[in-house]
Amino acid sequence: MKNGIKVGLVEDQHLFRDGIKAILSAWQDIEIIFEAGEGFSVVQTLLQSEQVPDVMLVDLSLPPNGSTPYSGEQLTIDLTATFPEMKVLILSGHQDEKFIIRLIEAGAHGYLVKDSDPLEVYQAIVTAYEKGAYINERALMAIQQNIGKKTKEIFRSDTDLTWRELEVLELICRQHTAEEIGEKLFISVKTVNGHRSNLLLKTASRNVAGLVMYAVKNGLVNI
Amino acid sequence: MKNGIKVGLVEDQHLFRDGIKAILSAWQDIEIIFEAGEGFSVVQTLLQSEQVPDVMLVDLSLPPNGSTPYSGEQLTIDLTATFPEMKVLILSGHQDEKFIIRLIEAGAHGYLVKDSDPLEVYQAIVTAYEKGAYINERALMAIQQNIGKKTKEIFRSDTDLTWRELEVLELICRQHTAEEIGEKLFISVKTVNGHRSNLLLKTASRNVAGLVMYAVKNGLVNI
DNA sequence: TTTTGATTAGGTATTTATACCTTATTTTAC
DNA sequence: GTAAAATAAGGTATAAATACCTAATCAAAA
Repeated sequence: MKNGIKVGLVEDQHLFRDGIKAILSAWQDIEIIFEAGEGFSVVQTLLQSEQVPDVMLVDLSLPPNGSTPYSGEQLTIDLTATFPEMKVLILSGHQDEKFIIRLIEAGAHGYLVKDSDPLEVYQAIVTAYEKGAYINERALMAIQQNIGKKTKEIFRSDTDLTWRELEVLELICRQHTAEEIGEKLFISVKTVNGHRSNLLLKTASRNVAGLVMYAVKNGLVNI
Repeated sequence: MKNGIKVGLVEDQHLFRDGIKAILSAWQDIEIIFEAGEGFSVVQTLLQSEQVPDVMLVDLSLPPNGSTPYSGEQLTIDLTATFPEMKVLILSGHQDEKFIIRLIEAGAHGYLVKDSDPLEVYQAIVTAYEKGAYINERALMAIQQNIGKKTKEIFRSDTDLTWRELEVLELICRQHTAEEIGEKLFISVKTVNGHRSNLLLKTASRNVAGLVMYAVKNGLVNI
């Protein structure tokens, strides 16, 4: 247990969390010293803790916890800003390659889909710790395809939608009302409706059905 | 290992699968004899196998595999029809209570969210095996709330949509309003709204966005 | 033959979406 | 440094969707 790689784990699904712990316990050079079920309090907790993980596994789709949405992306930004030595590995349920770029821009050092082989998780941890990053073949290809463009331009180039509009569109597809979207994004219902109006204009849609179809056609939402 | 409860596991996320296996291996009276990453071939495989699980853990959100969507709900229906002695426990990522009713109608013997305590999974397996069902507090509440309301209709409702409902769904996806749909199909707006209500019920959707997503997921509309 | 399910149609009420405006602040681009 | 775009927020409407009822007709299945 001594001098092993100190690993942290932020994952809302309790079972999954324990599962990963069980899997990783097979390797003596890995030691899980931190875990959390939501992202909001992680940085604060670590700042008051005497030891900080070398490698942090972060679930990309951390759900809004009560009234405070705190995504894996935001946690990645905050973690890498606060602990520059820490390596952040993203665990993603959906393998939408577009997210990889966003997460890497946010500071992530690696990207794993949850459907990965357990061995790959171990390898990712060790590689990220020793070499500073773990990029597998799939992630590499996604990066290569989008190289040269900057993150936000990726979205704008093939969709013409802004960042905020994409966020709203995603939530519309997930069946949320304008009011709920406003609560999730901390903006007024009026603003949400403004974004939706722009979405309808830009996508040449008549209503939500058109928006959802557009999102699906352009791969902007995970089916 | 002998005379333990034979457990099967159908879960597309490899890590999660191995995690559950690792967790359940702590109990000697449980033996995992079957696992699969998708649902489509499960029944066929089991029919050709010499031993069949007593309890099967099924991921509710099995993704469409290639061109053949095969949900956890459908797998539950097929499993309980083919192996009447088998107990099916649903693992659900989202705790949408509406699904509980549908899954129970499909033949499930228990419903667990993935955010459950590991101990609860073990207890659910044993209880389902010994007593035939495992209903926890949350599931019970969901059932109680819906009983007497639309429950009967939900129970009666097939996952399958009728021909007319499919026509309406198609036109909804094409951005038509209820009034337009009525004109196209030569029926009253009221009738269209009736069909849409049934569609919302059958697909467990909140609004058109959910209907469109359902249609896309199940290949009911050309993207 | 009885029953069930599909389709049709209506009422009433509420909620949500959509259209069309204006304005201010901040970010980004040139 | 200025211009343009993105973001936020508001008002005032109407249109559409959704919820929750009932009920008639017809065809198919039991």
